[in-house]
Amino acid sequence: MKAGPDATPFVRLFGRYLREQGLPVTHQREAVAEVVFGSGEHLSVDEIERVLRSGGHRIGKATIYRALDLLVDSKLVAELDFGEGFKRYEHRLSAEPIHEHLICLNCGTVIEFQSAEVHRIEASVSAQHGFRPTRHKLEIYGLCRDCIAAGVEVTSHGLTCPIETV
Amino acid sequence: MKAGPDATPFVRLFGRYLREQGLPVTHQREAVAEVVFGSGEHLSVDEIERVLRSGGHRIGKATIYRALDLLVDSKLVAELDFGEGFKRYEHRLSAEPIHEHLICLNCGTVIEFQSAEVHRIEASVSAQHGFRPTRHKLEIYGLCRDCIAAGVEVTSHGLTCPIETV
DNA sequence: GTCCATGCAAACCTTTTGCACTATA
DNA sequence: TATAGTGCAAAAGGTTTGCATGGAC
Repeated sequence: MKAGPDATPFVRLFGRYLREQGLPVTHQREAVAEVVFGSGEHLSVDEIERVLRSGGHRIGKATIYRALDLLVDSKLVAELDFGEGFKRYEHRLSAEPIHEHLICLNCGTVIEFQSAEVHRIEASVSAQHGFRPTRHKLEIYGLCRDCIAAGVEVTSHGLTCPIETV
Repeated sequence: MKAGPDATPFVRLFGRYLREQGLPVTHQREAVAEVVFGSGEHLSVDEIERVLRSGGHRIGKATIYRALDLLVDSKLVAELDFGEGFKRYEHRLSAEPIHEHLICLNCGTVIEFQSAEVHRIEASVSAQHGFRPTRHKLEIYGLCRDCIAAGVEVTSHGLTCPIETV
């Protein structure tokens, strides 16, 4: 696990959110928050559980899921889905609050980037359709630099000749 | 189920793909392909099963999943994930082969759109990171025109005051 | 006749829920 | 002390797999 920013101020912020909602601030909730805020990664529930266990905590998965729901409600944490069959979570308190992802189909590495253009597209397309946008997700799938250098190829087995449309 | 384009030519195309791969062309595979090609919707496995049953077919879910794997391998069908907890499938043989989605958080309606800009972003960002892109996904979440007109609001319960970062 | 597909059920995996017990406030 | 949270295990929901049977070629 990579060293992250000091998580304590963010954990306090989460505590404040809980109090605002009239909910108890428990050790388990603080521990889950600390792991998520203390990591720069996109963490899965399994990874969060592993970090907690290695830190001496013994917190049930159900409690982790319930704490994550609250963190997402508080808007301090974002839920991500890269199509792996499970969700990942990341804190939203970094300098770049909204970002897009390049995802390597071979090694799973995720590279983050920002794009003002995407926001422009969001605004103009939404206007065209009478849509009121709240958030978006842009993911580009392919091969990362390292996998290209290692000679990895994305295997393709599609039809061998061009598609005749009707 | 909305009336779609004549699916037969596409089913034949799929049959050709199967023969190219040395795989049997079975009635079940053709039936699944016909449902997917015959619909303009993004179909879930349950919906596909329902259409098959109402058409007199009795095909097991496992077979549907296996047929869909082949359709995706053939590149004739795309797998979609709108974060609903299950996958959806759509044919890739329409006039607009690549498209993005506006997704209503209230009613689930999906509006499709195209954007040449997204392709430019894909190319330029990939170049910046030494990444070789194969595909992308842009999804904009929010409220559709009808839900706005119906007075629906996206409920937000985040922190009530601005986030103090450290 | 040889493979491979099918159907069914069981297994799997992530996530949710029920309930007795415990901690917060 | 009242209310809500926790842990465990069971349930749920979508998807995958094992295996005996049946169909494609």
